[in-house]
Amino acid sequence: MTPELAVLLAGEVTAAARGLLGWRLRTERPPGPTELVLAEVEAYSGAVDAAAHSFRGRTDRTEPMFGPAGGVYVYRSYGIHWCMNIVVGEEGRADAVLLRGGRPLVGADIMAGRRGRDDHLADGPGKLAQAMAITGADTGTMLGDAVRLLPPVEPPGPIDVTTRIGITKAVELPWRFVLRHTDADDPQPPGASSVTGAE
DNA sequence: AGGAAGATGCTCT
DNA sequence: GAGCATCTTCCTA
Repeated sequence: MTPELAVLLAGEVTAAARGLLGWRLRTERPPGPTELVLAEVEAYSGAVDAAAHSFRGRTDRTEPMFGPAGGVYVYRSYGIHWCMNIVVGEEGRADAVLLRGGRPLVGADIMAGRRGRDDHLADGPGKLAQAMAITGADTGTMLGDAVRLLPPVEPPGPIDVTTRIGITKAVELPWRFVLRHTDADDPQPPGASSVTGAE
């Protein structure tokens, strides 16, 4: 993990989530390398956020969330899909960033093969994990050779901030961060506030 | 174009 | 036994 990434992941979880937009997630697994630009993320915090899996305390499933920054937490969603998080902040705080969507950059054909279709390759957390060959076998591991984060190729454009998707608790927190104009299939909800990602 | 519902398995009550 | 941090297909306009 580069020093730059370590600093980003050591910070407060919403800042880390926002800062991860534009970074590239890369996996190298059969049949070949795949890489995408993170375009949609959400922050979850074990301490104050009733929507976080870690909110109710340490369990076998959520154990990786309580580990050090740079850890990988993967859970099964609705019995069918895998969803990937990156653990953020100091050990024991149980904060994490859910990777909800990305733009294919390398190996789009491979992603299409894994997805069984050639569109909507990674515009959702379950789709992202499937396209990148992330599974439950990855939970509890650390970012490293198998699953890597690489710095942005170019500075991210405007970032939209909205409430999170698909949850029933703490629905009011504006903890979803989206690169604007990411995907025509991911329209901007009305009333979303916007900030620049240039910082 | 958009809403409804089914698939499917694990976690926690 | 309920409730999910989802995706897809099928249906109606």
